[in-house]
Amino acid sequence: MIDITLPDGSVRQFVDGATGYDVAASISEGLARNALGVRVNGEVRDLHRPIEQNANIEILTWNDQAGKATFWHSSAHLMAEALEALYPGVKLGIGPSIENGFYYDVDFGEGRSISSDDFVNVEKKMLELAKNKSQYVRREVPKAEAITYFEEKGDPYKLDLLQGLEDGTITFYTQGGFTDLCRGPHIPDTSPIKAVKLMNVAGAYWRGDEKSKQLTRIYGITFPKAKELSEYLERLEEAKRRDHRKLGKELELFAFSDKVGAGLPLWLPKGTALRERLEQFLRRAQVKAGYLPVVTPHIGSKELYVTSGHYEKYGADSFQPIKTPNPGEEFFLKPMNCPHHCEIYKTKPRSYRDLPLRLAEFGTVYRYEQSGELHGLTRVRGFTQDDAHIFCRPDQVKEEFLKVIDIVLYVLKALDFPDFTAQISLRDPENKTKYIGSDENWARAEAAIQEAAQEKGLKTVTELGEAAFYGPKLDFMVRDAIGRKWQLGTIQVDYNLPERFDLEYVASDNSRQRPVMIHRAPFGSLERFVAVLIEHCGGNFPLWLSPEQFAVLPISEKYQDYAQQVYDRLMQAELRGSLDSRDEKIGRKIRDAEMAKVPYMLIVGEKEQENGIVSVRRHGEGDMGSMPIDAFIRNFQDQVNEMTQAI
RNA sequence: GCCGUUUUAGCUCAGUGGUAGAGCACUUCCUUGGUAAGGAAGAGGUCAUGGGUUCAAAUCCCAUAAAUGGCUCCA
Repeated sequence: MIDITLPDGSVRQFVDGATGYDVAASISEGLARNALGVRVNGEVRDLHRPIEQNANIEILTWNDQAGKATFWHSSAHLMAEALEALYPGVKLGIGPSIENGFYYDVDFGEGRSISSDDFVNVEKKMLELAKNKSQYVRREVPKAEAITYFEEKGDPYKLDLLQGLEDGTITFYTQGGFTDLCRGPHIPDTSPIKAVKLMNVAGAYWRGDEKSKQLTRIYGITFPKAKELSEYLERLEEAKRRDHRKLGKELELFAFSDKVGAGLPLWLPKGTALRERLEQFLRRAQVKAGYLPVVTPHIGSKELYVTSGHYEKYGADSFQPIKTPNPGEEFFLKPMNCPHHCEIYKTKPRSYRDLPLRLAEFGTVYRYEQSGELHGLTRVRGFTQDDAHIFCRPDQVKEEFLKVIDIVLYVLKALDFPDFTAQISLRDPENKTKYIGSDENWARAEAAIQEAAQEKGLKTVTELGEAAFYGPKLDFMVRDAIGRKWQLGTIQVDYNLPERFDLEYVASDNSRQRPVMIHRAPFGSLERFVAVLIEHCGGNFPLWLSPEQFAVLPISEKYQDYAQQVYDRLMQAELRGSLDSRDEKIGRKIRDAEMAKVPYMLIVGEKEQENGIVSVRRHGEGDMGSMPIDAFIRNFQDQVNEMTQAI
């Protein structure tokens, strides 16, 4: 008999050789029916593989990430079987599960290919095969036999993979008429695969090596229920609708021009209104938190970057130096603001009493991203960081972290990102030599970050070995309205630059000490943040940020003068908006304003003019009734104040 | 950077080896209206750029540029 420990801690006894299925069946019939695999002492295995000894067991279903991965990996095999049936002689590479679905790398042979038009046939074949309820059968195979099998089959990629495998560890999985070299695990049989969708094809090199042959990678996803597939596709559609590149164009926020250059965004008037509002918002919060705004140039001399160490790092793969008529003189576009700020620190002797010194700048930097890396506003070649550098004493690190966390939390609250986690990146304790800075300072800073995060009650994950060579960091990851994760704000400790720039302060005992530098950017960059914000709110920005907060819509030309008065009054009150004086019917003006996602539409006609009121319509909600202009303004300002109130 | 796909009017997109198309937007006129599209007329394009094939290229071929999906998630 063996003892099986379940996740709730209870222990049950089973006969030797019992399987995960037996365990599931002993719990409930439903669980046995839905089980896809089993985790045995942390290792995911086939449900029907015998368990040899006492173990901790967790039954995996569709609700577990590991269960999904097993399901999708098995689906990749099913797709391979379908491809072999439809394209005889196709050569198979690898076919793993991925975050959403699976892929298989295949070689169709000379002159043959697949396009998305062929997907329907493959999907049909997969569903047909799945209905056979073929079992996924695991078999341990001696290496020699495995080699013979694939030599006969003529599959060079599998043979290549076998090269790297130890005899005795090789397993085959067979379902229906298809056998694959595979470590597993797999679901019991093909029948749960009820819905199939092939997503796209892409080229991929064998083993990711550019010099190897290019294979065709086919991506797909499967589900146990047709409804789940349609929900998944609906989510993809929703993401497409919210795509910041599409909304940015439709709402006239930003644009790109080939003449200006790839990855260099042009901020249009409405996008600029949004961006300046964000800047202003953070600027105010920072002034309250004791930051000192500074401004530095967009370029710096070669010497600056030799000192900072960026010169070595940003070589031939980056923007090239700017030359001057003066031989030998070279300038670089700044890839970050830190070196300039270090030079500001050095403009005069600093006392321990001056610290912390917090220098803030919305600094525009330029980095030459590879052309394939560019993506809308999230990955660009010129962008503006909401940067600041805090120069402080080692004993002040924790307090400064607490204060920065406050700012980040303020930003996340005002912009309605309730769901976020903080990632603490520490040194690799096994390999302390690759980091710069004293052991004592590292220990102190790491403790400071952890304590600060804990005191603020942040939901944290700690990653060892993820710290930069120059210091530990804290990154904020947010989850947006449709469940996607983004990395935004970052706080990093830096021991490197103070060293390189030989920064000092005079301590109370008149000794010279090295300050610690903290880099921090609550938004990350304005470009990236705006992109995430657009997708988060689907273009319906919080009222205080909206580039166009209201539109005055006169019913006809007769009320043009009154409409103008209303508009002027709102502009005086520092609301942003427009007056639609086109010769169109009111229905049309409302439709256009709704499409432009304008939060408030103010309709004015005969009765509004007579009574000095406005009829208010809220975007997406409809008619809110009428009220005096000043009442509307008060109401509006109350809403804005509530949203941007300090926490 | 590498591989695939794409590039036609301001936008979204049809189209074909033989005179360039639609809807929306824009301009003008009619219409003066009450909570998501009133009507008519008009203007607008070297079909991304540069080469080549052809009697003829926006269409076929090559190169370049940009956009886009991949190139990491190990049988």
